[in-house]
Amino acid sequence: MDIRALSVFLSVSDTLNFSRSGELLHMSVSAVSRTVRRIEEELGQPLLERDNRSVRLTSAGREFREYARHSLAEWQQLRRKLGNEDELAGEVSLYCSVTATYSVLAPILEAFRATHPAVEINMHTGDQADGIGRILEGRDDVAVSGRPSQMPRRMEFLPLLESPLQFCVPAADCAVRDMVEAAETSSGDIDWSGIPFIVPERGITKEMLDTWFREQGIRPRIYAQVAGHEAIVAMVSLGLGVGIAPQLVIEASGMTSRVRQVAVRDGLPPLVVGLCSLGLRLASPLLKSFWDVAGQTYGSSV
Amino acid sequence: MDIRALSVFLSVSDTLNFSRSGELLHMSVSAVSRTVRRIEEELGQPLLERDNRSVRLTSAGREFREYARHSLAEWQQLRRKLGNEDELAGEVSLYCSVTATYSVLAPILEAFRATHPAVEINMHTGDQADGIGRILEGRDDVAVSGRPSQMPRRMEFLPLLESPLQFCVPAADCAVRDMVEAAETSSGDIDWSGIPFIVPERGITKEMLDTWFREQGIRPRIYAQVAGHEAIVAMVSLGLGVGIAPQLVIEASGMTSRVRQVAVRDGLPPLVVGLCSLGLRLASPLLKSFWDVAGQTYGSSV
DNA sequence: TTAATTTCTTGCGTAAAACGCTATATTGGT
DNA sequence: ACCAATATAGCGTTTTACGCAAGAAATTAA
Repeated sequence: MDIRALSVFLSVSDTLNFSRSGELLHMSVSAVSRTVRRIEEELGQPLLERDNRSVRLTSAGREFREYARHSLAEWQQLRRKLGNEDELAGEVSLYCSVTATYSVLAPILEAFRATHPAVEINMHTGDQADGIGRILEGRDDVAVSGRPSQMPRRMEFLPLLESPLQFCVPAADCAVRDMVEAAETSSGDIDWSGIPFIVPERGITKEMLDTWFREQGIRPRIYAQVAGHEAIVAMVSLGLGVGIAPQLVIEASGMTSRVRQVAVRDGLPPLVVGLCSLGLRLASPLLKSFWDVAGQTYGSSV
Repeated sequence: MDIRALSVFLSVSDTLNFSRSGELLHMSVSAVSRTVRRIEEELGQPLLERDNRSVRLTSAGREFREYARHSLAEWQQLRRKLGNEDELAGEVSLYCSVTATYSVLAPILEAFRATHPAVEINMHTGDQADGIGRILEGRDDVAVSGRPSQMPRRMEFLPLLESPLQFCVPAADCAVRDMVEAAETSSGDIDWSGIPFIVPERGITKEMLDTWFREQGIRPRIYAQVAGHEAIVAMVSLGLGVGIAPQLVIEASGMTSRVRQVAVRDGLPPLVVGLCSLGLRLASPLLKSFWDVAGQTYGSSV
């Protein structure tokens, strides 16, 4: 049973004249006749009573006419619903840290919504270290992440901005701060060896920090391993240790008065923050569009 | 848009695997792929996001899935309303030899399909000797088989036709034919003792032949034991030995000019060919109906 | 790291389905 | 009695859908 057959039948049920319906439908009379005949065979009973001059609907035919009208109407409604080809609709599933929601994504989302009002954004938040994993698992379409040192082959990365990775120490008078001050050498460097560190549990920034420790020959005294830069900043502000976090996280945390960012000679390279997604997912017009808007929003100058 | 395309799409939306849906729908993977592609072209947008290993529904796809479910439900409701409620649907699983497919089953299937268009036939082919085993194991609903000498108690057998079991020898001039001719006695009998035999490996015809050898006091020189009468006929035609096969297999084999059927005094009784099924399975209205149609088709005069 | 496997797409040739043309039969109007 | 209108069915052609096979890509196994 197909839509065209329904249309043919509806026409015949209106005109009660195969020839007339053939004209209206731009089909031969025999084609109209056979189309209706096929419907009858599929249903197993006649829909029309015919002789060589006239046609009448049977009761089954009247029943079928109602069905055909309704079915066509639903088909047309579906077409209208799906049919705004030039207006992308659908969903984009995003993953990022709470901070990145407003510090990285907000301008992108503002621009995107202006041009794609029909798109629905599904936002999931958590440790930005999990973003790449979620993309690879197909749980989200796009994640905000630091650029990994080794990019999985099927992943695309759109760099948006750089954020310095800052060492931060408690601003308040506390044991940890005293230790940091005591560890400062005359040249301004800090001997970090004995100072309790609060480090990222996983992710790009953990790898960057591990690399830095190795390069500097520092064997840190790790006090805690924590998921999420925001939590690191919070713990440092409480005087529990020192840590690192992207500057944009520190600034967004509302704790800039409670942690002091420390400039370190030969410090960590800046974190390149951007969007990641599966290359294949970007074949989707919707995601491609989102990607493009993000690139345009930040200018892709990184 | 038609009902079958909707069904194909619904299956794919369930399995998210074209290969799996192809299996379930008894279609090739490429046909499934193309059917979905045609729907997408008709709607003007993708319903699935695909890569070479996986498939996901787009939001349009989810929308379409709802439409398809609803549309199919309405079609089925219409069917019920118009009185095909008592029309049996479902599947019948058949087992038979290749030859029996067209020589025994074809008229049954033609008649059955005319009256039961909604029933789906699953046909498995192989050595007819395996039919009864498969029925007893529950792997198939109905098998075409020779009538066994001892019927398992839970089995039913519907005799359809008799086919003479023919001795056949190579028609071409070859060593085996020379042996047969040399073995003919003045009264027309053949001393089979020294002639290489190609015998059925198993099944009713093997039992019938074994019984016959015993009754005739013949100790045959068995050259090969072969699964399937078709293969026996093929080997005889190649001059590898003599054999037996139901006449309908010989005639269907396309090798009637290459094997000679030999009339033998006190030869084998004819093979009663029919359907077998578990008695309990015949409680199913569907199988009962199939059984009845088979009986009517062949007139059950055997 | 390489090979094997799985999955989906597409070209190609074939089969099936749908079509238009034409002939036919029937009925009603003139 | 003749003509026109109507629907059906045979026939040949066109269109559509199919399975097979090859290919590409991703994942898994060795």
